[in-house]
Amino acid sequence: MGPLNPNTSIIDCANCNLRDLCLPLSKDDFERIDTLVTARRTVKRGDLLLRNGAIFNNLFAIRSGFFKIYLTLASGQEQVIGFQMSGEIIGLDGLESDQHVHNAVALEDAEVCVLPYDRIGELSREVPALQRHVHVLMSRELVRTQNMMLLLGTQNAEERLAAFLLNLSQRFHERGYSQSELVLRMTREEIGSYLGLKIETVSRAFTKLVASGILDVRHRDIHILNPEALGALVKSQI
Amino acid sequence: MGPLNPNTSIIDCANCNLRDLCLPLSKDDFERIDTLVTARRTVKRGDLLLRNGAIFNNLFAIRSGFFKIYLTLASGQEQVIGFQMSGEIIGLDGLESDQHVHNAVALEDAEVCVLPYDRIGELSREVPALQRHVHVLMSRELVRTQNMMLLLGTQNAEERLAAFLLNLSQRFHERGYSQSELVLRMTREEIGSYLGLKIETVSRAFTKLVASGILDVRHRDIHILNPEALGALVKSQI
DNA sequence: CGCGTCATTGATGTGCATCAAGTGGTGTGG
DNA sequence: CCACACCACTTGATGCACATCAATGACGCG
Repeated sequence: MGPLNPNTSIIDCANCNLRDLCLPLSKDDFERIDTLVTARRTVKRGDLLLRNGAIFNNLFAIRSGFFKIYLTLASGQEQVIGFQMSGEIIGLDGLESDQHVHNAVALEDAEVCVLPYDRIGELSREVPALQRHVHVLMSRELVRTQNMMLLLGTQNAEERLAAFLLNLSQRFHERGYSQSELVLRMTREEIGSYLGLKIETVSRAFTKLVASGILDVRHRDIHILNPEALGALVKSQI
Repeated sequence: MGPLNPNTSIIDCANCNLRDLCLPLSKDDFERIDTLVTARRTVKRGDLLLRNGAIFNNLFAIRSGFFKIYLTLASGQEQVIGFQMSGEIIGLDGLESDQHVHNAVALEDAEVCVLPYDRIGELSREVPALQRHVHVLMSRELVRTQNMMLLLGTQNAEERLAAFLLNLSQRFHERGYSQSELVLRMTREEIGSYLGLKIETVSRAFTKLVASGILDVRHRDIHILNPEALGALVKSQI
């Protein structure tokens, strides 16, 4: 996730260590889109990057930090939609209605790159690979959400938690962190909201996974002792 | 949904009665994208338009008919992802991996417009409104899937069925059909797969809605007697 | 220390799955 | 034209997973 680099004025995608995750383009293409990122923004833990109803202008590429994406329901309670980490894009929800539907709160201090949507449109016309990549990003998000839909429709509590942990650990691993150790940034309640479970059920699912020797859990520090067993729980969906 | 017009060689988006639903662009823009749709294809009831694993080349705009979109799971059973009707787009799932993940089967005889993806890319560069619209389509699909995720995570059987019926009736209504009468194209089992419920539960949910005077059900003919009550069941989500 | 937040654990209740039987409509063949 | 089979669906009985209610524990902080 790299060290924080607050308020730097040097914005250089081509030399960003997240380049391959965030914008996998050729060196050539990078020279032509060097005006894509207009700014960096730091977001303190607990601060909102997106707010429901806000006008859609920008996409945000997460440079560091960890975000919870959620809806505020009419009842006032929040519904967690997902969690995003470095190299991932926030803000695609605003495209349809020109307003953001989601809220995005930083669960740890974060830094994001600001990508004005107009700019993406213009540059996409010059750089087909960028156009294509924007589509891929959206398609990826779509597939992710549909997998989630599947999970909620067909898997039980233990399987849902297993899938959640496996997904997190894989994403952390892609970013150079241990595949077997992870530190949860969110509460059990937020996990529950995301997985369609109550907090007690999440807790019991953790307990079960510990009892079967698959996990070691100390508060939010998770140690995956038996990745194969964890994977086996996630029934081959597709 | 308009009459079938099999194998016509005249492809004229600008004068299509689904224009506003499918491609809401200006007359001016239409002249510049008149090569977007390269062909029409008829799909007989029961035939597959998309097959899991097929190379992604085209998007399809549904001109008439009704499709079931589903995955074939490793276990061999099918998981319904959604249902698409005229004016809607099929095929966005293939963008990420260049292969289609979904299967799409026609639940009634259908006709689709073939939109080569390369062509969309090229024309998007000339017509910003088209580029924008492709993004909107994907964003819409994303929002739809996320609402589904919410439904599966938080609503009970009756509420899920209510939401499903209300959504179908609204979409039919947008296409000029009665808001209160609809004919289901899919089996109870397919509804159940989509809603994360077993067939018996779907059946019981129908029975409940009939008992409370909200619906009149005769096999697949649904009459919505009390739309307000049906809407009230769909707890204000957002 | 006392309080708040987060998490775990236990006891009980409920909604949906599962198992099982039966209905009604449709198609087929004698 | 009826007997039979098949399919989609409905209905009932029972079991189980998760929700709910309630109590307690662990940690951090003013």
